[in-house]
Amino acid sequence: MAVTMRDVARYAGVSPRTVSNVVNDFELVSDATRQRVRLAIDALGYRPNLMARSLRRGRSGLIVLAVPELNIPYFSELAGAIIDEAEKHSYTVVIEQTDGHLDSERRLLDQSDRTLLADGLIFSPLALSHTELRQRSSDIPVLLLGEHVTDGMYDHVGIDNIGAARAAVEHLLQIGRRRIAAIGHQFQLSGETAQYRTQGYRATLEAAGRRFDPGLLASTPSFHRDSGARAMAELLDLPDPPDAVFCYNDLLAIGAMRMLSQRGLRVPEDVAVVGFDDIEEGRFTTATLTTISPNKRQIAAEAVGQLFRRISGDDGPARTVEAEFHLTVRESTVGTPTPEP
Amino acid sequence: MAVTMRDVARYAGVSPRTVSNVVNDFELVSDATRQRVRLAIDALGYRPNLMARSLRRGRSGLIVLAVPELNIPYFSELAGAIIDEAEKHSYTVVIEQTDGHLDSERRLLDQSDRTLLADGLIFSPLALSHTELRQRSSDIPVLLLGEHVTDGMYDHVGIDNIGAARAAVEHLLQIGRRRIAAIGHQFQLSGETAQYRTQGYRATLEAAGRRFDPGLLASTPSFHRDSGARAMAELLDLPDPPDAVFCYNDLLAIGAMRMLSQRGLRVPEDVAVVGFDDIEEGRFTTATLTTISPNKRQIAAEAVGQLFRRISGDDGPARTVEAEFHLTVRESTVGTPTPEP
DNA sequence: CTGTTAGCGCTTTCAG
DNA sequence: CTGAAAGCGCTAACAG
Repeated sequence: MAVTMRDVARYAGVSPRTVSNVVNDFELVSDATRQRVRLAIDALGYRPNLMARSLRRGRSGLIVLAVPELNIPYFSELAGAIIDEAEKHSYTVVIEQTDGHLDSERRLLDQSDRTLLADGLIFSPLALSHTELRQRSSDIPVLLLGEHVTDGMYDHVGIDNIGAARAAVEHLLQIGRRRIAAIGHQFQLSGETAQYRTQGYRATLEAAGRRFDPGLLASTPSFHRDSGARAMAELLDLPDPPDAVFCYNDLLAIGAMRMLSQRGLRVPEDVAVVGFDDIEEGRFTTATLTTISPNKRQIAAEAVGQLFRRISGDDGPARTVEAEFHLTVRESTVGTPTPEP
Repeated sequence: MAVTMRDVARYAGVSPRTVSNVVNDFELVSDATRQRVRLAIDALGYRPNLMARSLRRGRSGLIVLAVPELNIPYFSELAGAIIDEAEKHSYTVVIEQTDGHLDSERRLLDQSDRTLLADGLIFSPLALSHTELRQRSSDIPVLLLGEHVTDGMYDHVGIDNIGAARAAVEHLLQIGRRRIAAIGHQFQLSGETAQYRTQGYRATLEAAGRRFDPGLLASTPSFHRDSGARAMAELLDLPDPPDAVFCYNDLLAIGAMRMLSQRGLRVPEDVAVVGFDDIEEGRFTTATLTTISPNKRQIAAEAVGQLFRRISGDDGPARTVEAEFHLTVRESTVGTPTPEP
């Protein structure tokens, strides 16, 4: 079987206690002893048993990151950043995909198998309603990503969605667009993020003295590319189609641009497009994508940092952090400055 | 503190043994007792301590999936599939990003912190050489994804890269292309996958009676979009530029298409493009992307299945599984059949 | 069908 | 600075 601490202790002629001290870098060991123990460890090829350690310490060193889907680039990029960030705290990340299903999301807070091992949960809920979120309580610290729906029950990291939507729409107004549509509104109660973006969209139009036209607000069943394409098609079929569209994420925008090119329309000349998330993909679309760029590294760092603080025992009131964002202007709104020869 | 099995036992008036039986669905418990224990569990809100269970059982229920980067869509799509597949075996996946760094890859086989907890490792090495891979030996079962470089030392799931490259190039020949370039060759010894694709590319050209022109073989430092764009630019600057290009993954192809459109060239009229991986993104590029489509669900299922077999004690000789693939033909080689109005 | 009991490998209190 | 010993919560012989 595996070589244990006891084996090392015997081999080095010390007690397990001392081996533990060496392994965990406790300073109160004489250099001579430390040397001897190190040698024994190498000689025997000892590796600490993390399960035993976890059991004893009462912590697993694992956190769960629950997102809708890993193949939504925003989430895979964020997950990558969170994994890196967690590593800085010596934490390991387990990813759980909810597919936006209510059941999966419920199970997470119920301490299902997956979360049973974990010391904490970073959760980006999609289907779970406001109220339900508030009713349930998890044994481990939970940090919410996305909208601040929680009245001080959970720690939370998000961005100012209203402000971000405003930045997007103002940009479209600035470049002289007259009929600005939006793609990505959700009907479900749970889609708080979308609600806020719609709110920002509408408010900005009205502040600019434009009439809000409900016909230009396209709801989508998902945040995937195909939904964006379908929604764009519908908008183009209107008697008076838009000359600009603000999409609630980059995937929708990419689907919309695909549909525009299929219909033989040019971006941005015929229709300008703004996305949201700033995924890598948007830098290589045929018209590169103007988009709202949330600071993902900051989101990751704050999320892990906050959660870590809780795991370490902080018991203060729930905190909300708003991460930074900015508008990244690319070809899909302003065209190619100097077309290459 | 947390409520333990002992507490439940006391409450229900049975022994811990019986509680354990109930929790683990061992059939040899009378219905009456089972009922009583269930009630006790609910009443006390008992949750099994997975760390204790793991320690006792000698298994953590965790496997590590090590990939270069999660924001390479091929890997995030594959990771999603592997997570789903692992769940079927009640296994949880921890993702480790190597960034293709040699050190990170070495640490994985050395049983670093991250793999110390795990029962097995699914590993997609990038930098680690053939020989080094063979020298190191991990305590836990390891399954390799990618190229079959291992002479029976590791289980392995891959696809027939030579055959796949042939399918891609033959398609380009079939549609009448004369100067077919390739993007994605790697110089490093470790890039076995690229080597095989180059081999298939070259052999297919020669079998068709074409001369292999080394000038049309573009090496890239990475498999990212920007590398594809740069390589395409160089090919276009040749005195006699290609009229088709086979890219070793979809990201390179997308970068290449971006460069083509920047240079005012049309896909596929001026240059036809074939990719590799069939990531979602390729279905929404301005010319949708013709690509080699490996069966990712199959790869995930085989990888998890094989590894699970090993974890369960199978000690037979190493196996290699070749997953299926097919060529998915889209606009980037054959254009739009019937352009929408 | 159920109870008793030992022990997985580690950390940590308490002595010395 | 180091040793002895208890015990984290669970499972699985073994016994009945």
